[in-house]
Amino acid sequence: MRRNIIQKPILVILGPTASGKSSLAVKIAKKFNGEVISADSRQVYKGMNLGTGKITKKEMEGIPHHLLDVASPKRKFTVVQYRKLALKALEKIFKKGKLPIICGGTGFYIQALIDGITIPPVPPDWKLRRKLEKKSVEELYELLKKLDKKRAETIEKKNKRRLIRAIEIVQKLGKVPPLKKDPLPYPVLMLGIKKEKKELKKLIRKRLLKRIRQGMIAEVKKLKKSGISWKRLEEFGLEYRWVARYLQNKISKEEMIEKLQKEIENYAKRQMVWFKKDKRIIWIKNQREAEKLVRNFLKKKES
RNA sequence: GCCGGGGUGGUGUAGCUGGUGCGCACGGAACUCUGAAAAAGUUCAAGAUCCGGUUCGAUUCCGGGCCCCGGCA
Repeated sequence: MRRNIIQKPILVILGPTASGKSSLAVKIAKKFNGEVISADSRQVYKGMNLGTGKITKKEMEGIPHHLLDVASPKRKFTVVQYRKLALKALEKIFKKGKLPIICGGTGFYIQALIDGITIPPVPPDWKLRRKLEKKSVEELYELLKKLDKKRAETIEKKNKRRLIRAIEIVQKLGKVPPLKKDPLPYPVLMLGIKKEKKELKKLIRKRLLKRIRQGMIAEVKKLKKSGISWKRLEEFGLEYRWVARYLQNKISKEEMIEKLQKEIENYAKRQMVWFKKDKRIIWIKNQREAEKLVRNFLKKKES
């Protein structure tokens, strides 16, 4: 049996928002017989298109895309669901003998998928969370210390959300299990799109203005009409948060644009913090570099 | 025009009695990451007193200027 069949190479294309991941992924997919698996925590939702910078049908140029529009914005989608669905998509693509291209900006999702962090099998208990939410961080920390001393040692003492999650797990399992990883048994090539700060800011601005022209505000209005609360829109962050505030007359349109620009820039920065840690990522400047690396990667696997 | 309130960093603000005012938020930098990850959280740096006077010392007292807000005319 030829080794490349067993080996099942995977390509990851990541980078900050507005860096041009989607279009690069399509180009690579066309050249190397690939299909795209999106890794974006907002593009999974139906009806959230312009605000998330989701690729359009036309831009896909016939390349199949997975993990887009797989959830209703009314319900919360989580990493665990992402991982499950993405793994399925991965197998499907392998079965066709094609190259899976994981493309997106949500570092946590990418990590969950390729490194397989094993998340304790305790689904969110919103009732419990609401109850715990009323306590102070100090109280929560003391509570966790009593329940699971070990986890209390390593947790961030002031992070309420994490404390609550830890307690939630303890209540179901008795303790927080140690962190385990279950990485994919396939070779992975990770490419990151590198952009100068200044250039990225420009790209963000250009894209932001374009999306507003294309009807981003109407999109948010439509979501509201379909029953998504202001609170939920606020939760989605960035575009949805600020457009919602604008629609509620809390801020002017100019303010909305300026705030959004800043927030998106900050978001891009946070994404980079996440990516920087991963030393496997090869940072590239353009399509040509990407193609060369992919070609070498695939060749190696066959020899 | 008069009365009252206020003017503090790149921006918005907090500050008791005159004692070396530098807090909070935004913005800047770095970072963390176990079912919300565009989430949540942490750390760091820098940065201001309208002009003059009184005083050993003024954000705080006095005088002057300009500006803003509210009320009256």
